[in-house]
Amino acid sequence: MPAITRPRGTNDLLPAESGLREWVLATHARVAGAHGYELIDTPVFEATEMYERGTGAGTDVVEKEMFSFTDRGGRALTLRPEGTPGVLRAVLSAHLDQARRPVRVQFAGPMFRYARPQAGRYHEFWQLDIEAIGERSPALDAEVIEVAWRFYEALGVTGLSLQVNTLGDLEDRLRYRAALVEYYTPLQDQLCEDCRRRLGVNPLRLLDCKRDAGLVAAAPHIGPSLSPESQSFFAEVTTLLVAAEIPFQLNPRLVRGLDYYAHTTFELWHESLQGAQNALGGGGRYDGLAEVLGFPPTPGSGYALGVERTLAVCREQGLGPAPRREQVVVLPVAGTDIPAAAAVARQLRAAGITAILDASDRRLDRRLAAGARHGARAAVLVGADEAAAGTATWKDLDSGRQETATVADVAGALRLLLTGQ
RNA sequence: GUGGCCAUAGCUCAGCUGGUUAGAGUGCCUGACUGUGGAUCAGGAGGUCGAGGGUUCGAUCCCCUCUGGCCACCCCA
Repeated sequence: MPAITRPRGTNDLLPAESGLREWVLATHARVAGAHGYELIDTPVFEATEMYERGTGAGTDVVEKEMFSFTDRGGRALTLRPEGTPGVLRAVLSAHLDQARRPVRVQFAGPMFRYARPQAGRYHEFWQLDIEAIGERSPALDAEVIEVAWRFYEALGVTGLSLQVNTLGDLEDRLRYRAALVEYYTPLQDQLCEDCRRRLGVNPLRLLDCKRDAGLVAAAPHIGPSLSPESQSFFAEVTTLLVAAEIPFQLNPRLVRGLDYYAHTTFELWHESLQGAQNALGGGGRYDGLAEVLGFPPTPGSGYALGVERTLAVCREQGLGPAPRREQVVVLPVAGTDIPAAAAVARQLRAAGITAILDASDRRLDRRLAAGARHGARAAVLVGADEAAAGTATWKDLDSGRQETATVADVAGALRLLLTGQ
């Protein structure tokens, strides 16, 4: 009978890796928390319609990448491909924005997209997300970008490139769209097949095309299409970034793949991520999204960062939590010493020490070696002598020093050794 | 969704134009060593050669299908 296999495009988080991810998640929660972003959690599946209307029916995500299903009651549901619409729905339906503006929330969780898996691209992947909802201000956009920047700074990641652009408001975008159509229409027969199709559907996407790079280079920029208000809004954002000493590149070709972005958009690129998967994350302002979802018009700004890609960069740069060897292995000398050794382990745990009881019937020297190899900082031996005297023998596996004392004294000595207090 | 490369012990890999019993290093287990580790020596376990089918006297090797990974598109996290 063939063994069950892991579904395509998914990953198991094994113990060897879980510490690194925990560290990344905790660092993000701390940095975002320091900026006032509070934890929120929303369902992993939502109404399919929310993404069709919010994310946009014409986007690749909605068109061909969603894990959609109907439940037994006939409801059309989708495993969330992105977090923003769900969070906005949760915040607005709970009227959080009535009590306080902006509402600052953060979360981490799995997302699902059915795209062909590749390194850094999976069917199930995790995102770190913050959203600032209820206020339309360039300062908030700059803040969102800064949180992402400070997060990677806190991890110690280097080699980041921050790409920033503005898409203006809805009217600006319509003007820009018209300008692009005007530019591209006479060149239609020079375009690649995809771009010719997209010209009618979503002309902004043509700016993404790598095949038609030559034509893209000469395409009109959005600048002239922006209203004076949009221009000054964006100027304010960049001024604040400069003041915060966050280096960025203005990238007029930066077009995000989701429909709802307006005004500020940004992506974080990393040089070491291979090929097309070079974006660690991105985000921007989504002032029109609430209305599309059927809520009162409410501005918002936020980002999503890829956890797996962040982990890849951390691995490559040798970043991670400070190695901690805070466990102790408790070794009964003989099988008959197991109850006494278990009691000692129990007392150590009560004193706050991580104690692993090795009750296997291997030879003592093998067990001692195995304990050291697997990261124990100290070993505690309990044999007939110790059991009779109510003591234990503890050994510092780095220095080799060892002594026998009462279990309470051993616990104290180990705590000092492990935590320095 | 399109095209290409790949899949052999827990891990990293070798395996000749298709030939008998599929190897190495490392890890794991045991002994040398009745209560003291990272070394050494000796031994042992561990493989449906990703799965299924085909060609052949004979397939890890050739062909087909499937599954999974990777790469390039596409797109993004």
